[in-house]
Amino acid sequence: MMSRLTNHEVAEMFSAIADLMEILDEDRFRVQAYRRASDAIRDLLAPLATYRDRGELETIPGVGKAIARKIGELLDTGELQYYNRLQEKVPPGVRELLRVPGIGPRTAGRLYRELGITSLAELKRAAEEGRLATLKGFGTKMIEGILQGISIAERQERRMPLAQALETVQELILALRTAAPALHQATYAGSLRRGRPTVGDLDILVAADDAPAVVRAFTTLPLVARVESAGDEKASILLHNGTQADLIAVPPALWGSALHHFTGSKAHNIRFRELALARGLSFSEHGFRRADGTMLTCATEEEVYAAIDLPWIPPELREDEGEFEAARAGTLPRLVELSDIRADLHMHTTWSDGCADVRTMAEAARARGYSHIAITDHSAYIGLTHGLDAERLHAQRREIAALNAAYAAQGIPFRILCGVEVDITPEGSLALPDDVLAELDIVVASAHIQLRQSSEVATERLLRAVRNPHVDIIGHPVGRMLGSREGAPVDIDALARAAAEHGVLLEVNSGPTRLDLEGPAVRRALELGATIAINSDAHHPDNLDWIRFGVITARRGWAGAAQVANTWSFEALQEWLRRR
DNA sequence: GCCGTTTTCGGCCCGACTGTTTTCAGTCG
Repeated sequence: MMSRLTNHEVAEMFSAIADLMEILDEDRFRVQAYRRASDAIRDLLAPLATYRDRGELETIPGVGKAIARKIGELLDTGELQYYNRLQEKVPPGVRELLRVPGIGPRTAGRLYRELGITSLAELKRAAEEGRLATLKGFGTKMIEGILQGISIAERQERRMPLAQALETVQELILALRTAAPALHQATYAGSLRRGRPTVGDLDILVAADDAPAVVRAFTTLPLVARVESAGDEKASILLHNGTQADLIAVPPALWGSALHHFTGSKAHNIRFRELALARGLSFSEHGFRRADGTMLTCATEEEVYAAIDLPWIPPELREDEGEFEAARAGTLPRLVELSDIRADLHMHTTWSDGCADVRTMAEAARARGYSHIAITDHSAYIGLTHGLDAERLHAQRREIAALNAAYAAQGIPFRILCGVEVDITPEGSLALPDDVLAELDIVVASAHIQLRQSSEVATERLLRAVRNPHVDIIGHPVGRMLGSREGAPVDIDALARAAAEHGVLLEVNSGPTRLDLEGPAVRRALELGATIAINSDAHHPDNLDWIRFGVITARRGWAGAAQVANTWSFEALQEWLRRR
């Protein structure tokens, strides 16, 4: 039987294998190998079947002969004998125990072997009935910790969107600055600094002369619900909403090495330390230890990279996905920055489902220093509120023309493009006729309904839109909603090639729950010659600030300013649109 | 199990914090 396993499901299975092997106390390097392969597979853009068909499975980093063979077995049969045998030795529920903070593979293995525990519920009962105390090494504190950990695991903590994490962490840092004024520096690190679409916990780094005092101030903030752990330089706490936040306090002289260490990613750090070791330097958050035992400390990240003769690498690129090679070759891109953005090409007004009128949105954009915007209200289409038909589009166009005339009369260099966000039907046609689209300055085409299509159908749907000569931008191409909806399984390579050929821009939608396209897809699209547009999709003037999240996402895709249409002048954009 | 700017064999990143220990293993990031 041919299986329809997704990359994510295969990655999950290898991750489970690693967990089960670890519970069985098998060789930790073999465990690590399965983890690495799992991570690599999870980040792939193309389906594993494509790699297999091209005989390229072993080009995936971390995948060698043995794992390639297992992937093949999974794709062919939907099953993996090796995994089945592991499951016979360890019931799947035992793996659930790993979700409890403080319980790792060794402990989970003992709980199963010595008490026969195979689920969170059984673990809870055993703790309450006092059976855990019969195990050697299980004191009262340990059991108390496990009981608290179970309730955390049961609450099924969710990853937080980037936008919410940034807001929370800034609040925390402000509170800490107030409570512990003697801070030299304070910032966030971890996956948040790398700009991941969602983050699991918050990492805060501070530089201070009296680290223990800062840690004490942190653990006693009113925002703190519970202290998980606290030492002289580190602490881990839970906020009232269940979010975990970790603090690291270091002397100012160690700021650079500590910031690098706690920014990650894990893969980037491991690779970095290997490169350092090759030069006889052992690297940690405290700096470089030379062979003779002396230390080289770094107050900045630039010094950290310079120690192994590399230029500073932007946090968004730190995934060990080629950034070391690019840094060594001197080909790191100058990434797009928020200050490069001159325009927002996708926003809504009260003409459809927005909160503000055209003038208010325009003024909000002007206040952000933009030179031009596109008003792109929804087209009339089933289920969409107040969509515009040809007649209302004409009326809106007159309003926008009047506004542009008024700006011109006042000598204000600001232009409003008249556009639309037209729906792409499930078959790939557009919800407005071509002659209507032809009259507009700019057309965003987006799919909103029936996103659960096969890869072939979903891709062809977008390709048809790309081939329409009036379409300028494909809006939120895969249509994912973080935490609630997977995106459509669009073939990014095919979309990017077509977009490059037809001069259609691919959107990085900045909505905090979209971030679509996301980083790796942006990178692939740019490699294939496509150009992107970073848009807010604002429905409220304040939403224009979302563009910040889109910029971060584009940076994760290695985007330089020139590859982002929003950084172009009005004239340059006009030229691009004319040439289409 | 993977991998090669010393290696196709012999390595595989580093340290803080905790609990229960009388010196350390397990967990975590």
